[in-house]
Amino acid sequence: MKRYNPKEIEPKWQKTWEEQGIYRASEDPSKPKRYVLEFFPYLSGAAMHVGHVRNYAIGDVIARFARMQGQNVLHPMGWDAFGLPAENYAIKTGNSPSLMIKEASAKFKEQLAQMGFSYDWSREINSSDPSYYKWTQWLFLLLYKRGLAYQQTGLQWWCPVDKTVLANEQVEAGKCWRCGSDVEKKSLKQWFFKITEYADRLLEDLGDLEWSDAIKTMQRNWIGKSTGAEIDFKLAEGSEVIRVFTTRADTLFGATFMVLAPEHPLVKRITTTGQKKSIEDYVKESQAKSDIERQETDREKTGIFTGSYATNPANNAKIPVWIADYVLGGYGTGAIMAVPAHDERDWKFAKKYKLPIIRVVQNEAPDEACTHDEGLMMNSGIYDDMRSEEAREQIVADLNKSGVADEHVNYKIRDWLISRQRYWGAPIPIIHCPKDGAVAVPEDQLPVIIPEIESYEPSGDGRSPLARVEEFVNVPCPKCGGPAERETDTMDGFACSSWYFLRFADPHNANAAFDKSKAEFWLPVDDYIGGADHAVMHLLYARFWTKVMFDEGLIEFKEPFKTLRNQGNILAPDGQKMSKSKGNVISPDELISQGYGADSIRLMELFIGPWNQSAAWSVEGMGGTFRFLQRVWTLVQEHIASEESEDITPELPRALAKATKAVSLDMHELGFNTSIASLMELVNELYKLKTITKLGSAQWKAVLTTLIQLLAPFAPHITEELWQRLGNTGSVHTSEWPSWDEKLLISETMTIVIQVNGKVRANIEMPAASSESDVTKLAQSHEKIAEYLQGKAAQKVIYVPNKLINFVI
RNA sequence: GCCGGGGUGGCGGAAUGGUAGACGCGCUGGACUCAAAAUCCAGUGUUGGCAACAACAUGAGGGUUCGAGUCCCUCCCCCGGCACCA
Repeated sequence: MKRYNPKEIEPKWQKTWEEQGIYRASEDPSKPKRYVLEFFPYLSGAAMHVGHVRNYAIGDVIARFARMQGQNVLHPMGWDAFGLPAENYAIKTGNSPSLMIKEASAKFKEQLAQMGFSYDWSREINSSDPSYYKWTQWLFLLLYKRGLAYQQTGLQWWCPVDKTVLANEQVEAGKCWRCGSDVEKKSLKQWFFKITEYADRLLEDLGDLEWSDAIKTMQRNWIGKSTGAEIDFKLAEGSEVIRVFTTRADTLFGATFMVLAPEHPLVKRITTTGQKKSIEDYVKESQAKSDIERQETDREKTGIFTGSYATNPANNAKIPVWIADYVLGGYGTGAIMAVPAHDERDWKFAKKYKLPIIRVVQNEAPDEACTHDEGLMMNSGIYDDMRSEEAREQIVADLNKSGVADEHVNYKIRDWLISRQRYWGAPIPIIHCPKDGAVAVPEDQLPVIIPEIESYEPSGDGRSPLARVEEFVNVPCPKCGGPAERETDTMDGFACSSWYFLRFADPHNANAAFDKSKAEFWLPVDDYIGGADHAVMHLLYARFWTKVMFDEGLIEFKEPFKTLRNQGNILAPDGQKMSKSKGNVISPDELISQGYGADSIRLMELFIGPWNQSAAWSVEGMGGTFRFLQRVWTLVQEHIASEESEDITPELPRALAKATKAVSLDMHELGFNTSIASLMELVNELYKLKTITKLGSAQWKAVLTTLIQLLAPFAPHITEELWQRLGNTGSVHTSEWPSWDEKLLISETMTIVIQVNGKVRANIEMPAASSESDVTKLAQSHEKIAEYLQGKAAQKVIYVPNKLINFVI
């Protein structure tokens, strides 16, 4: 009898499945569709480790289970291929980045294939392929046409190492999201997408999504909506006006000073000659500070008086105007009315610089700032004794009559900066004409192909390497035919990943980004599986593009991802993140060459704990899942080698029904670890039963066949092999998920737990049909219970039918 | 500080308010073997006891309940995210 050897069977089945195309999806309306998608991998050149494998294993088990349940499953895979890893490789080697992409995608595909994932490879896409980025460019032009793409000069985040600008979301705590180096600010003209115009919809539609609260909250915080008012404060002298945003207009009477951000445009104009020197020094000082420094929360507040005064529109009080770096230039209007009595930061500032503090909302703690308290108004003229919530609206409405206040909604989210001064990205399809300005490249001239170049090094002037390619840059204006210049910026890689899930529905369409009916058939994605690290960037951008496409009528749905599933990370056995530098990376290749095989790795990925919780990889644990598969293998081999028998036992179908039910129910809840545990339990049970019944029976064959089906989504290779060896036709993976006979689970006896005062003291076996009085009688007479009761009747008896009886004494 | 997720044996983890610790790892013992590996079988929360058994036990402390890992309150710790957002 041959032993279980994954090296022999796994490659064989991988080849067969691909040849027979059993995972290919088609628009068959007779079955319910299910679109299962894992975040498509970003080809950074790093090899796949067991942490990545978990992501794909979760998706694959969902896809395989859905298929066996009779659903029409789309489970595709492709490559997020633009970006700096390939470009840096090109700079180093002088080869085209496409070469690196070719190698990296081939390697990744091989690694995925050896894990036995059920992808429809006929739909493979690559975002750096002209047949793909043609449509990324087309979608750029769609946004441009709809007024959602624009150019603007301003201070942008600049990564000095990557030599390119970054979007807001790509700056994490003052550092570049890719390389981790400190970012700088640079004044540049760049392309933006107007995601702010969709802020409200991006916020509202979050409600209907089956996403974790964690991710929803992150998106809400990022969008950062706050409702309030904008109020104008006139300067005491001159005609200048300082506009502020506030969520607490009710505290207007308590505004005893104003603060401008150091970068506020009014600062120079309103500084009085006496204060000029110290203000200039302060502005310079705060510019020199890195953003990380400015973001330290517990920093002492600093600021300088400008010498000017403004008039509080509520009471005409003359209040000083200061500048301070705790006010941010980029949020609201870059200026605030300071209400020290009701804002902690203003309070600290006022204390330090001895500015007046006036309470305007009655509350109980006069010695500190009461920030979120609502209450009755005080020190507020005609608004006194009004509820603060009411006063808030009334004050704005009253000021609005004289045109100095408006209701206003403010957002933290900024427009999406998509220009990149790099080579390896989709060129922005715009031509700049001295006469006609920015002109869209006509659709029939798409794609704007990335030209082959000699040197991939970015030019020192901050422009893309494409700027050096004259044939690329110098083109006639599509409008007037006169000499014009092509845009040389490329698009942020996140543009490509903002629509790839649609391309999978129709990956080879040469005439459109996708066919509407195909997109409508498959989308939205039913199960979108990936790490939480893309919670803000990718998911926000993709939702934005989807809504734009909806508005254009390209699709009829507003949200791309119905259910988002964030898998827990796999850590190294030492509990740390896996990284090359720490030398603690565990790769699936290594485990496979050690003889474990893909099936036991897949099993381990899911058995290690709940799929959405992180866990440290266990090297010893691998032995356990391998052993389990080996036990299954041995069982089937022994059955095949056994003499035919007519033996029958009720234990076999009962154990099977129990497992089938447990696994089926758990699978619907994505309880993969407990499903596997139930299967192990079943196998343990079968090992006991094989000592008391003959293995060669038809009953055994049926039980083993079902066991193999239950195991198939987790361990596709061994189950396919055993399915065949048991003489079944077709593939186990296209077979129908087993059902169970509930009747077999009804037991003739039941175990009643007997408690005294809630403590378990005994348990008894009774016929399942026993009545409450039967149970009470028998339980009372149990020798241990009688001892507790000491002949007296219990004060109270609680009976949970068929389960438990509790005597309270 | 705020938001989200956690805290259960030596370890990963399991438990519709009803026998806490399923399943796996590890460990211990046994079978097989000349021997080892592999495999199979049994045991394994802690303390006391030869044992039956008893007490203790789900981060800490309170509460609700006949009964709490599970529900409520207060607090501590760990992980992830955001962070002077007016």
